[in-house]
Amino acid sequence: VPDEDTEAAGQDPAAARGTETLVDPDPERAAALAERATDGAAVVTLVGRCTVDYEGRAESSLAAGERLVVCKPDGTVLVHTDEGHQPVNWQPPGSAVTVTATGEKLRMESRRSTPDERLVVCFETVQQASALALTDPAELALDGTEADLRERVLDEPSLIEPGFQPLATERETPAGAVDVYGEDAHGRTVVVELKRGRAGPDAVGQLARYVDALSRDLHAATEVRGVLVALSVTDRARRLLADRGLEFVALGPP
Amino acid sequence: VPDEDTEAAGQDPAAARGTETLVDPDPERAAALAERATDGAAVVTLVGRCTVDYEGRAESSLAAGERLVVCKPDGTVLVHTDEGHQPVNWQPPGSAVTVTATGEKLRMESRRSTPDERLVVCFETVQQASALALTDPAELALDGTEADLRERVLDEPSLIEPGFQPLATERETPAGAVDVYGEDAHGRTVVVELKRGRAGPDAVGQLARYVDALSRDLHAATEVRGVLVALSVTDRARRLLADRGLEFVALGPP
DNA sequence: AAATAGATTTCGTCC
DNA sequence: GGACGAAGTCTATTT
Repeated sequence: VPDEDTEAAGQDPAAARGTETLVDPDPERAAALAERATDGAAVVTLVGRCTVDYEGRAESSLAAGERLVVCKPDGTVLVHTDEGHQPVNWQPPGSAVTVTATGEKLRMESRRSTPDERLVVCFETVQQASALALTDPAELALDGTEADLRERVLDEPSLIEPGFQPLATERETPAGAVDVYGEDAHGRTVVVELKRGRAGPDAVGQLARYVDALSRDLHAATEVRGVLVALSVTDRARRLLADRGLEFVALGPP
Repeated sequence: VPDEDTEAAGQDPAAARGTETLVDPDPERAAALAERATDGAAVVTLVGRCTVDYEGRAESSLAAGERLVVCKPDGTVLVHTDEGHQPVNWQPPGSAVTVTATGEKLRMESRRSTPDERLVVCFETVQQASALALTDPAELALDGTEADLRERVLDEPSLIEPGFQPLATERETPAGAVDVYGEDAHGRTVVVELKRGRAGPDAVGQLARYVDALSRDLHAATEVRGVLVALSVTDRARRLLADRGLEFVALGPP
């Protein structure tokens, strides 16, 4: 039987970068390569037929099938099938991974605490194993978030209404922190809840909670206005706003 | 210069399964291999130094760095760095991917509509490209969900309180669907909101919305009770429940 | 370590 | 296709 492994070695530029790929490796070699993820040196990908079991906040089991497993140096584990954005099973960063070769199989176990959770991936076969040394100095620049919408409102408060004056952001109330807290032209307290996209009933509930909490805090004497600021609202949310005497202003991130 | 590509071919068992891996491929060969994902035949992984730009619900850009890109036959695209559970950029299932080799670079573009979104990944170098034919007949079996908690309550309504009688699940109200709707021993309407874990202020807001909506619907004559059923509650949530005259029952999934 | 709310949330389900 | 709420949500921020 010829050696089916295809391993980067010697003067191979891939190996020089720290990248290494094995095709149809036996469990021992795959386990040795997977160590590079636990060492914190590389992202390891394993492709093969495996079962997956999870126990922790919930419980799950997944019968044998071919999947792509990604192990990152930070402890992240992702099990991806050929469908869907979400991994079918996973473990978040900070988890501790151990990989062991037991006979013809490769067993990967990941544990974490608070909450106690365990993920076990058991490979019947490994079609491919790679260790990828990834260097990535860049950080994502993201625009169009709720924070950007808040900046827009603070820069130009009249977008809410003429005479609106922001007094604080993230102002604490017994019900949580208010996005923007301020006063209208008549000196009435205004609570602003921001949503970057289309707002639904949950956003109205949040705004109502803050308005109720502030009304109690500031005594029943002063009226507290509540304004939902979002790109748009659903019909039901609009109705709930009306029922509660709350207001809506259509406005999106810059 | 020797051919650095390591390609499964001929009687290689990996190739027989439809799996193919290229090391340091030129853009043309990488693009040809990536076609297999757009054909709907394979999960394609690309490893290399790339920039990523996104435009749609928001906007983002990511300077050059080494990353792992996964393209699935269903149109999913994931861009993973060496850190974190979440991809740094992505496109959900249903997106249309095109891969083109332009000079020394490899360009991948993914588009979708409703909402209109575009993701562009531009590779300066490709360290590795794989096409993985994954066969996965299995479905995930998951326990400990909110649905399991609902079953538990319906099987044994006295867990809520002696005399509680469930009348409907997902009962519609103007504020949304109530998890469990029923009556107590005195014939009073009871709204039950279920949470599989620890409940926070949002859960109280949801319950309050449903209680308010039902109180209006059933006229002010009848009192409507609201019960939050969860493994536990946060302090603030407990206070908000008390303020609203709502109740809490500690109960988790079976 | 816990709590709170955002997210390009994604995902299922129902209308 | 939109709306609504769950999720083993994850992630950042603050206490």
